[in-house]
Amino acid sequence: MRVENSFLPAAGVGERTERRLWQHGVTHWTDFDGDGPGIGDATAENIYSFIDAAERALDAGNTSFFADALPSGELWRLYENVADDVAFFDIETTGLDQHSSVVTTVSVHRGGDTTTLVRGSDLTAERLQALLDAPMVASFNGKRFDAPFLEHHFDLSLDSPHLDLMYPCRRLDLTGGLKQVERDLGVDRAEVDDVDGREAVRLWRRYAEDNDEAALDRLVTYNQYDTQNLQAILDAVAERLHRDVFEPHV
DNA sequence: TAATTCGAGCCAATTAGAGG
DNA sequence: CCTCTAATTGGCTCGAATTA
Repeated sequence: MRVENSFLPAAGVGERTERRLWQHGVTHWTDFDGDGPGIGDATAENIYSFIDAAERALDAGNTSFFADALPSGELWRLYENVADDVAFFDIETTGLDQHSSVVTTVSVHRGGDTTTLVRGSDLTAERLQALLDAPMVASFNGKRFDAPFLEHHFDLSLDSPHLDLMYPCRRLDLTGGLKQVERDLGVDRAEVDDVDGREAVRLWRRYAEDNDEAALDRLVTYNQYDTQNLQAILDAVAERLHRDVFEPHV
């Protein structure tokens, strides 16, 4: 589904009312004609003014409008609208605590290309800002880990709508961390499947302390797989949520 | 028009769960 | 290890829609 199927942001419309609209054939903004089950004059006006503002925001590419208007758990509805320019990102660090650890690599998978910035060479606030200034960014647990970590260490303003895949996954009973979710969804990770977060810390140390270029290559490859798999996960999750939330009612 | 039902929206407290 | 976002639950209020 796309954001144009959503009526939830209109005042007076909650999940129940939206579902009833869908069941009565009003599945898209253009289908709304001013009435419906449980829709009186006041709510109809609210829906019209939402649609008006939403259409302008969509034309202008103002994705923040929808991030603010939708309940945070429903931001996935915006994915199809911007799928070809979502910035999937993942960072590697020397540890979990942002005060005692530093960022080692950052990978961003966007528009089919994967870019990795490496500490000590091209990892700068400017490069990060350019890569992450997207209609939407996506991560796994990045709202609590990656984004605050980056903002603590770099002079950045990350204000693109941020879809943290951990929460939609949990909603679908997909838990146990990124690797487990990949296994459950059948997302392939043939290479570097013996690397995990802790191993990433060791790989960086071998590169930084012993000049082990092969260790860095391995770390970068691992980091890139993570971001590419985020896209595979979001594709699967968006499809499942579409089937659960939208399909049964149209 | 009056009475009644419905549901949105808010608040507070609680908890699960993930990252390197 | 450490930390904190967001989902959840339950209660409550009030505006709005429906019914008589």
